[in-house]
Amino acid sequence: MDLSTELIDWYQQNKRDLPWRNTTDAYLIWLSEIILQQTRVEQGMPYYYRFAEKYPTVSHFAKAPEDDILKLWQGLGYYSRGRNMLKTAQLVQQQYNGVFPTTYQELIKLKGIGEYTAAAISSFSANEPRAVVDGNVYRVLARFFGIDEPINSPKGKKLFQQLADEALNRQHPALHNQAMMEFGAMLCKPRNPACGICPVRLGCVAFASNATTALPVKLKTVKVRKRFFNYLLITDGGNLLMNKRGEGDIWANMYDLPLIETDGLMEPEALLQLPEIVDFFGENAVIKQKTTVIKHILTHQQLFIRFVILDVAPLKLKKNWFYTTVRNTENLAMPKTIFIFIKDFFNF
DNA sequence: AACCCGGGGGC
DNA sequence: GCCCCAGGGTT
Repeated sequence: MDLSTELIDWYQQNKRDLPWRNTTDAYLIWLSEIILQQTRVEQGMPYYYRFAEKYPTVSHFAKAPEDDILKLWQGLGYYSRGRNMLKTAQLVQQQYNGVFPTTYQELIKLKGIGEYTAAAISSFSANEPRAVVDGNVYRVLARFFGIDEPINSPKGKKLFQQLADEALNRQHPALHNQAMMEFGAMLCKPRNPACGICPVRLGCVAFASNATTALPVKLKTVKVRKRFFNYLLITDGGNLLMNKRGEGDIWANMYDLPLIETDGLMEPEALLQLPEIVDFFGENAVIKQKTTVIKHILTHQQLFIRFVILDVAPLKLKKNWFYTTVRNTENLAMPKTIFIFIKDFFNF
């Protein structure tokens, strides 16, 4: 038996009884599909009941004030879904005389309906042979066929849509799509998949190679964190206030200057007003000099560094702060940017 | 192609 | 803290 047949068998024995599975009303299916976008079934369920009761047809929905829709949507997140639904309901009411479309070609034109949702509605309401590709389907296909192409690359998306199309049971599109997703949600889960009771484990490439945890592959956009470092330089000419960095951050256990990290770019004058600064330096700290902001690029972080030369001695020392002679800074392991600044400042 | 949108749950 | 959830729209 092929994958689809096996999964449909599994589905018919193990499926959850979900309200939107007991109808072919395209409007109600649309309602459920929009609610369930990026939303767990358990979270979306009460919203589905409330919407279906208050707006039993698309005509009822189309007449609703946007405030009412958003109020009912409250707590579900991604609120543009609610706004798009109203636009779509109004369009369906006017252009389609209140009859919700069931063909992929018509559905895909509507606000808030993309490839997945168009495939879902058309297959569930009219058995149009369109393969859905959602998070579950990506996972099931990637594991079963052992595909390590990233699911969120353009190439990967195309590949998985092709695989899904090939795997589609064209005699039973609705059943097939439901089965694929339910299987992914209940058994072939992201973590701790129940391979022990999986009906298709013998045909599963990932199971055979013990690679289920590694699939699917997802490109994680190496998101670069922006950080704002305000370094304080405090010296009497011979001695310099330094800081020894701790664990768990860049430059661990190395040395730098007393650091005030802020959430955004902050002018030194404003910096001195921060309660934490006042606590250490009093209210009479004078800015003797300040540098421009230096951009320091690391792999995962962009540091915006500014040095502020203060004409004040701290009232007390923070943990890890200590004085050393300017000469001795040459013996301390420091980030290059810091060391260069100190070297230039003291002209050695 | 990158970014934004959100609350909730699992680990 | 990070990942993921029945994704889609905008730039």
